Amino acid sequence: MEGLESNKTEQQILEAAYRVFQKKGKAGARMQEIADEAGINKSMLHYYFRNKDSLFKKIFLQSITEFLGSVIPLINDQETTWEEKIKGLIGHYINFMRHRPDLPFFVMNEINQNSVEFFNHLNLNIGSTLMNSYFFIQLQEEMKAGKIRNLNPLQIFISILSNVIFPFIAAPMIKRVGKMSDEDWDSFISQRELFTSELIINYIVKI
Amino acid sequence: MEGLESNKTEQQILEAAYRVFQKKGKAGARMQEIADEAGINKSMLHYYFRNKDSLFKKIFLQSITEFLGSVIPLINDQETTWEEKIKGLIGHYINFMRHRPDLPFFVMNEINQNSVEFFNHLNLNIGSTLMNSYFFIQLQEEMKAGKIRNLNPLQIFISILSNVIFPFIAAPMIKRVGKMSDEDWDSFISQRELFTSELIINYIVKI
DNA sequence: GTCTATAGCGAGATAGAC
DNA sequence: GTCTATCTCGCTATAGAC
Repeated sequence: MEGLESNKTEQQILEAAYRVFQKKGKAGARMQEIADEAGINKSMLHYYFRNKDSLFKKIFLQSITEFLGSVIPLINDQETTWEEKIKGLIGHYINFMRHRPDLPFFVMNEINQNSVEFFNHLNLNIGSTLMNSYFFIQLQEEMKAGKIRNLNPLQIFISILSNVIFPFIAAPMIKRVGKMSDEDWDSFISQRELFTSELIINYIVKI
Repeated sequence: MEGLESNKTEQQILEAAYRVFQKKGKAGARMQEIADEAGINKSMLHYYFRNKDSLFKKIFLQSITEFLGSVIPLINDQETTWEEKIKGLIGHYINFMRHRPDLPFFVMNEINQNSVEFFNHLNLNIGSTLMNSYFFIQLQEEMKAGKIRNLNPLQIFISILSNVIFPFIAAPMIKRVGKMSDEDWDSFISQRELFTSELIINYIVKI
C-alpha cells in the first residue's frame, strides 16, 4: 500500500513537472510552482527527485522521446507507400501538436540552452534511424526510377516538420496577425494539414 | 564629450544585452553576464536602464521590430511580381537567419512566456499590414483570374516562414541527425533556399 | 512519507565614495 | 559616470519533528 501511495505522489509530481517545465522552460520553472500544480508539499520534490536538475532531466528525456520516438514506426512501416507516409507524418504531427503545443518548442529550446554534450549524452540514435529509414529508401528508389523529382530526402523530411510544427510555435503571432478566434485557429490548422500534404506531394511528383 | 562617452557605454550595454538575452532568454539571462559581455561594471546597467525588466523590454522591442519590420517594404513593393516577392522573402529570411540565428526563437519564446497583454501593448500593427499587403492583393487577383491555384494567402505566407525559419530553430537536431559539419550545414541551408522557392511556387502555379 | 522551519546562496538592486 | 561594498529577497535545498 505504501508503494502505491508513493508511486501516486511521484506520478503527480512528474505530471506537474511535465506541464510546468514545458510551459516555463528550465530556467523559468519554479519548484514551488511544480509543487502547487501537483498539490503536494515542495519538499516532496526533493525527497523523490533529489534536485531540480535531475527532475528536469527526467522530464526532458521523456519529452524528447515522445517527440522523436513516435515517428520511427511510421517511417519504417513496410506496408505503406512513401506518399502515405508523408500524409501519415503530417497527420501525426498535427494531431500531436494539437495535444502538446508546448513540447517541441520546449525540447528545441533546451537543446539550444544546455550544452550539446548533455544532448549527446542521452544517446538516442535517431540520426541513423532516420537516414536509413524505409521512407528514405523508398524515396531514393523512386528517384532512381525517374518517377519523382530528384531531391534530398532530408530536405523533404525537414519541410514536413517545418510546415506543421512552426505554425504552432508561432501561434500567438499568427492568431494576432490573422485576427483569429479559437475556432478560426482550429480551422486554420485543419486547413494546414491538407495544404501541407498537397504542397509537399505536389512538388515531389511533378516532373 | 561626456555625452559621447555615456552613449558609447549605453550602446555597449545594449549590444551585450541583445546577444545575451537572445541566447539565454529573459529568465536565463544574468545581469552579471551582460555586464561581463559588455566589459562594463554591473551597476552601470542599473544606472542606464534602471532594472532588468526595462532593459529586457528595450531589447525585445528592437528584436521584434527587426524580425517583422524588415519584410514590410518587401511585401508592399509595387514593382515586383508575386513570384519575385516569394523569392525575395525566402532570400531575405535565409540571409537574416544566417546572421541572427537566435532572434526569431527568442521573440517567439518570450511572446509565449510573457502575457499576451505585454505583446499587445507594444502595438505594432503588423496584422493589418500583412493582410492588406500588396503581396496578398496580387495573389488574390491572380487567383480570381484563374492563373494560379486558389489558396489561402496566409497559408502561403506561413509556409514561407515555416520552411525557412524552422530549420534554424531545429538546427542542432538537424545537424546531429544528418551528421553535418559546419560546411555541410552551410550547403544544406543554401540548398534550402532553392528548395523552398521551388516547393512553394511550384504548388501555387500548378493548375 | 509528509510536514514546518530554516539554512545557504545567487542574483537584482541600491548606497555612497570618488 | 564609474566603482566597491552591501542589502534584500526569492529560490533551491536540507534538517529534523512527527
